[in-house]
Amino acid sequence: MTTTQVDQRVSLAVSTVIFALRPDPSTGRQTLWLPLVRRIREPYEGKWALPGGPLEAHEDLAASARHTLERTTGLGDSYLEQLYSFGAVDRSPDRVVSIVYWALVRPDEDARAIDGENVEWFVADDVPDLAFDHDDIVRYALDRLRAKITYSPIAHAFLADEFTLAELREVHEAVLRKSLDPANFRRQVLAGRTIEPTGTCLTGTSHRPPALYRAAARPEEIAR
Amino acid sequence: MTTTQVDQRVSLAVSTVIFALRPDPSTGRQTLWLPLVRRIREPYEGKWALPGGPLEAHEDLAASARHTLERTTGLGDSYLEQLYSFGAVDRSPDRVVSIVYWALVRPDEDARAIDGENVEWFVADDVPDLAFDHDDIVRYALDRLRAKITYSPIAHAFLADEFTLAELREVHEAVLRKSLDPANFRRQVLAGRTIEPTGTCLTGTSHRPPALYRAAARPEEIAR
DNA sequence: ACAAAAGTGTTAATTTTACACCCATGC
DNA sequence: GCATGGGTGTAAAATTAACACTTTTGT
Repeated sequence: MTTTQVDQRVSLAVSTVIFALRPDPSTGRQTLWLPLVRRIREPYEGKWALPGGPLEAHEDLAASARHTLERTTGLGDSYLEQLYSFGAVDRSPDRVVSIVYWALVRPDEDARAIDGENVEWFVADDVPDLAFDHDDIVRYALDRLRAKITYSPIAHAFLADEFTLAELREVHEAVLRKSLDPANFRRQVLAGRTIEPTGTCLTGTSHRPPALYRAAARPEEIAR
Repeated sequence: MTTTQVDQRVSLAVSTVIFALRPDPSTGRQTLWLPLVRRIREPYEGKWALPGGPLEAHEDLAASARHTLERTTGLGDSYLEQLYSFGAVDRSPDRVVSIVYWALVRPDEDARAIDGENVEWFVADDVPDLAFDHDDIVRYALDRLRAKITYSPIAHAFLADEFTLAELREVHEAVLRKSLDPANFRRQVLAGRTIEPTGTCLTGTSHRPPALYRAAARPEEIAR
């Protein structure tokens, strides 16, 4: 990220698309947001870019993504998954290959988020013109997230340990930007065996208390 | 691949899992094979490893994978797709991050393959103990290929420009290691609109001549 | 004529979708 | 009681799966 290559070396950076669900300012409904960092040096000085940094020799790829998450939002405990690696020769004036992760931030974590230097959050589907090929990366991340949520239990990553089916459905609706039939959603999710009831209900609602669930024991983590 | 790191730099390699379909020596049915390269220096001297090499400053990631394909098999024109990047600190004595591609080789290409130095082909489900974390990588590639063939038209990549539905089905059967109902397979594939008839038939068979198909115009390439 | 694979038809089983309706709580 | 979502039931529609049967070639 800070590299100015003199010789013919390729340098390696890890960037992270940090997704959190927050209300849309216009509709008020939940949508995907992500934090960007304003560049304070060339190239693309003044433009917004994905948070990231060079891979340090002593850290794993996911650890690097986690450090970026911490530096950008102050948060530590979020779901991380490798997305893709971008390495076109002309994607940057110097030669940088970026390995991109996404982080899915839970609301309880998100509430504690503290923006780092030059950090600002944007609605994910409405980001400004970004530095490098980061527009492509954000688009790709959104496509992949929307595809993956339909066949994988990643939606849990946007929720606290215990949650109601309505909350889980709201995550799906926010990511997919369409409403889902509550009755059918319930049956499909339960048939998938990815969640299990805690045995308790959420009280204090102005209606029938919904049952609480947690992620099932063996999530059987399958990368896309 | 040849790197001996003095300082704390991370080096970057691109490896390629080259898949081709060839007859299983015991059953005679088509299965997945891949070429491995015997290491001629430490670490893991004498062990088999995936073909690959350091990323050169002037080449894109896919171009590097293509060079490896050429160096290993003499072949040029095959479907390439990025699989995953492996970067655990302890995966190698020096610090190497490997971006792994797969190449799917068509039979007409495979027939022209010429093995490079220290190259030998193995049945993909029965490879020997490999160097580094390459066992994990091969397992991961097999899992991903078997998952992806069920929802994506990658099977075409194992066939020449024109092919019969039986040939396409044989690719699926070889990859998934189970037989599929010809009638239902036909309907599912045709409903998917991923192939279109050429209008001609294959002659010279000892039975009714099957229609020939080609990949449909817009494959709408969606990376998993 | 016969074998062998191409290709079509048909039906049962399963999954998806749409929507009606009862349940449990706060006010 | 009434409003509000939670949760269940049910039937039509669409998809998948199993398998019988007809077609077209080479021998």
